[in-house]
Amino acid sequence: MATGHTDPQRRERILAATLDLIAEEGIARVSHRRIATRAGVPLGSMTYHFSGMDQLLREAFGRFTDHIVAVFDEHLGAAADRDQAREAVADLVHELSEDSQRDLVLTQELYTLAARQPAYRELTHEWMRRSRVHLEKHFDPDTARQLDALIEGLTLHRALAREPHGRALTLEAIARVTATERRAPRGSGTP
Amino acid sequence: MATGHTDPQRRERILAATLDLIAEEGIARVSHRRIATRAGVPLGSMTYHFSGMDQLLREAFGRFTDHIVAVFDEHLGAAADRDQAREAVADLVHELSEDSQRDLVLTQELYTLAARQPAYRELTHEWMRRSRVHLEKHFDPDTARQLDALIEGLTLHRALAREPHGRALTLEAIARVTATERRAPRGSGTP
DNA sequence: CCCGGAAGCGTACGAACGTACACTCCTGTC
DNA sequence: GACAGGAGTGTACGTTCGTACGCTTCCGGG
Repeated sequence: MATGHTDPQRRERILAATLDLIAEEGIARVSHRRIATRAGVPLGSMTYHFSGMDQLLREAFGRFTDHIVAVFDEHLGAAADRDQAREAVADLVHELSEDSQRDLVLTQELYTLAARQPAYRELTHEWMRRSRVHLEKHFDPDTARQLDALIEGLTLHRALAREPHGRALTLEAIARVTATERRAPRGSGTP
Repeated sequence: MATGHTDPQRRERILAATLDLIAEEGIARVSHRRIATRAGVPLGSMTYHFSGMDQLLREAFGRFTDHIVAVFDEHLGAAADRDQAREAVADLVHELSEDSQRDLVLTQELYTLAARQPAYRELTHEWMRRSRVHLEKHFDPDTARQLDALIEGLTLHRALAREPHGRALTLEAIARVTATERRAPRGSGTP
């Protein structure tokens, strides 16, 4: 066809289709052709807009982390005090492990890439950094770090468990990790 | 060649080569041919020993979970009391997140498959079940479950973090989650 | 000694892949 | 109104893939 001039939506549609396809079929089954078909763009557009599969994947996962970080913002940003923060964290765990199969799968795919290729780790670093910023509004840095890891583990185990644990257990784990009162109250960490 | 009769090592070599290849290059890059080359077996052996890629992958990851469960056994089996169990858990987290890039990568690949295909979840279920059995020797079931999730999160975050946290932080998180003294003493478990 | 059948292999085929590149179409300029 | 050049596309090429299947090799029973 050769529609004539620049169409910035093409690029977005390709990236969205890439994430959809990865979520549904896995990285092993993505190909330029399949993405093109799903996005409704000609094959030639793939190499025109992206230098190769790698760049495409990195950019697609960049969009994804933007989205996930937004989910974190949404949940944790509104919390006014520690208790609200704890509730917000529990909500987050349950939303991520329940509602959205999609986000869970994409998260795993990203971690898999990050575990092997440092280039993808920049995305996960930024994600972790952003989520810790939220948590540090309510907890000391060490606690935030532990809580961040706990969120990860609870989400994953809940999503994969045969009988997912209930909210009470999630909240108890969060309460335990954030029960710093008996410990050093001040400073940047755990003395 | 057609060596004549049954050779049970072939199968094992293929499975081992499959895991090696996945660890090094990712599921996206595995193929019958590549595995065959790496295992030093002819291409025909692939379809002879395994009905298809799916069966091959499932069996290979079965071997992997056997291995990982053995690592858990090794660390947690020897612990005699709660404090030793806490130390053992910390050792486990640090070994998994440090020494073996391979185990980390394979774990992620398995979780990725499990997140999408229930068939692979049986492997992760068994893994979680076995690790909880160990933990429940020292902690009540709820705590064991929380601790199991914490192990997961700490391991992953430590492996992917720009600046991995130290052992002290790992131990503190473990201590916090297992600090059950102040809570309900009864149930199936907390001595 | 021989021969039936199980165990295992080599190869060939069609489908799908990534990529390069000649090409068409539009738009802004004069 | 023509034309330069950038934007976007269609297609063709060489590679790699999974799988099917006819073939070879050897073992054990007769």
